[in-house]
Amino acid sequence: MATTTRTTDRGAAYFPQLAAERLDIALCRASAAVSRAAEAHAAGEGLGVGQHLVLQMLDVVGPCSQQTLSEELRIDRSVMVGICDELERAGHARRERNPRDRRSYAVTITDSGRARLAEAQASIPAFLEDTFQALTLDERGQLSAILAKLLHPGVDR
Amino acid sequence: MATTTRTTDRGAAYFPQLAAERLDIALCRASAAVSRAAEAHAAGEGLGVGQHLVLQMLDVVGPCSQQTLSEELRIDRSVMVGICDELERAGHARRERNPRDRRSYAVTITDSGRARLAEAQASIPAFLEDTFQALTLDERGQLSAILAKLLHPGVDR
DNA sequence: CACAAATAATCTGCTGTCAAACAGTCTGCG
DNA sequence: CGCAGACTGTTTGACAGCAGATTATTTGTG
Repeated sequence: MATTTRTTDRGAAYFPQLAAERLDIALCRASAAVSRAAEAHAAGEGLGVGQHLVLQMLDVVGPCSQQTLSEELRIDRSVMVGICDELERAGHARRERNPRDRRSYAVTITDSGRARLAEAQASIPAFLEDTFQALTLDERGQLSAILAKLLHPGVDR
Repeated sequence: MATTTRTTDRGAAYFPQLAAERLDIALCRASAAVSRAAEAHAAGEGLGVGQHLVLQMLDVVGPCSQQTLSEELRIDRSVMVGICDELERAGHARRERNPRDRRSYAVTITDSGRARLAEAQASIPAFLEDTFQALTLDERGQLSAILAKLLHPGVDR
């Protein structure tokens, strides 16, 4: 073996074959890579991915219960607790009891939260461009449409 | 609101909008759903996803070190330890020391492992069909190609 | 009103994943 | 040879995600 036998040389390269056969595995591995990139980006920004999503939703649709946030953002209730805790501690959101139903909170974004959100939002396009640079614009559109069908089956008709 | 205000009624439905804007989030959420389905399917088959992948790779490319398995299957080394432990305990694989390099094992599939693999393989097409039934064959091809580009950037030229 | 059932948020325990440290082995260089 | 550095497999600790139990509150029913 005089070849410069590096770990992932080429020659073996079993993974591409697997990814072609197992769409589920390819999807999970790609997602893991993207998720890591997103988390790293978020850490650099100082605002977790979940916190960012919550702030954005609060900004767009107004005060929400944690329940609603959980369901619409597909984040587990028990995880949402921690996210709201941190947002509140940072002063980006407030938990006010809903007077109509005191079981639930009305989570509300603050001015500080809006400012922080604007900051974080500004860096998203570059992040997406960087993460999906391997794809053409057309392919990104295809991917978006396909994922939408996977996520909301039956919405298209 | 006399409407039967179910939790995810429609009307709010913020998630689709988010998924359209944030390709990364859409990818992660879809992957989580698929991953859960795969894990559930594997549990029903009695052979974990990781174990299945390892058996398949051993069958296709022959005995491998855990390191090679880890790299090619994109499974962390420390996770691979447990997978090989279970395969060995079930008699589906053996760990033999590589006499040329006693740091590494040569993990080898057994006849029992080959039989188990054949069984598990048989159920995969139906699982994939079920999981991706929301997509046309054409879309599945597009998705596969797009994921390949995301996973192996720069291979296409 | 009294009480059973449902709901929102929270807490707890379990599982799976990853990073970092560790022990044993090989390789290359003096 | 002798030793520094790299590599393989393993263990440990930290952390996210999820299921189930818990508490406080609301709603419906007699």
